[in-house]
Amino acid sequence: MELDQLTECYKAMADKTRLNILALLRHEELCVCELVDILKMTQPSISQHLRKLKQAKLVKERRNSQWIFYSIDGEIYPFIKASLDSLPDMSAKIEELKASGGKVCC
Amino acid sequence: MELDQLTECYKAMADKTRLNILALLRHEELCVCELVDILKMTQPSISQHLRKLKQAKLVKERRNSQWIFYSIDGEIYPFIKASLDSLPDMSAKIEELKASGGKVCC
DNA sequence: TTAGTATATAACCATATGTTTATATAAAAT
DNA sequence: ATTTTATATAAACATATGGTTATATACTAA
Repeated sequence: MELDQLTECYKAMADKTRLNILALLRHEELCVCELVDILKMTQPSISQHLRKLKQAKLVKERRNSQWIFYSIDGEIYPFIKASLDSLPDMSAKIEELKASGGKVCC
Repeated sequence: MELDQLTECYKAMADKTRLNILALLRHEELCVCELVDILKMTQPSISQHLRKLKQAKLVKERRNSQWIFYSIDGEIYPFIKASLDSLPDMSAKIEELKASGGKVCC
């Protein structure tokens, strides 16, 4: 692959918050406010991290009324599956979100 | 894997020069001055990039008299093979080095 | 032991990055 | 229409990062 594209990809992954986001999205698509809830960070911060991931083509978005759901993309990277598989399991965090009623239903 | 270790790994890969170094080392081990030669960058700059890669456990070093040879490590990362396989082929650069007599022989 | 070669480290500086606060946009609900 | 909710963007600031120059260390050769 092109070094510039690869550099952008690894730059996008070179942040703990963004790896957390990818680890979460690996389980299911989530909207911004759900990620804010789980990661306990401000909404603008999460939005800007998502923008970087989107620019690197690691995630894609889908609008559903007032929510925008983000999910894993990364199909342009041959190594993406192996990389994502090494991320820690975050299902507990998602269960917590659901248990606390924080899950957006749609 | 641990998120902190993964973050360090992706930070180490999040730079074009370091990806270049990894792409070169994928072919064969090289010493600092050979990398300086090929990448046309200053020696301290190359050394500092190598330090980052070493700290992230992506490369290892081997001393042979006055030279220090660097080679790919990365065995702690399950995804490393797939990642390295996506790097561009740099064999031409290494051929150039050999043709110009810049290769250290030992 | 001294000079030369290879590499590492340190100090400095300019640019990039991540977070915060404030504001803008877009859709929904009233 | 106006308010509320969800998200994005912008400006400001502190910290991180990468490059350069200067210097230190380690090994070799004379």
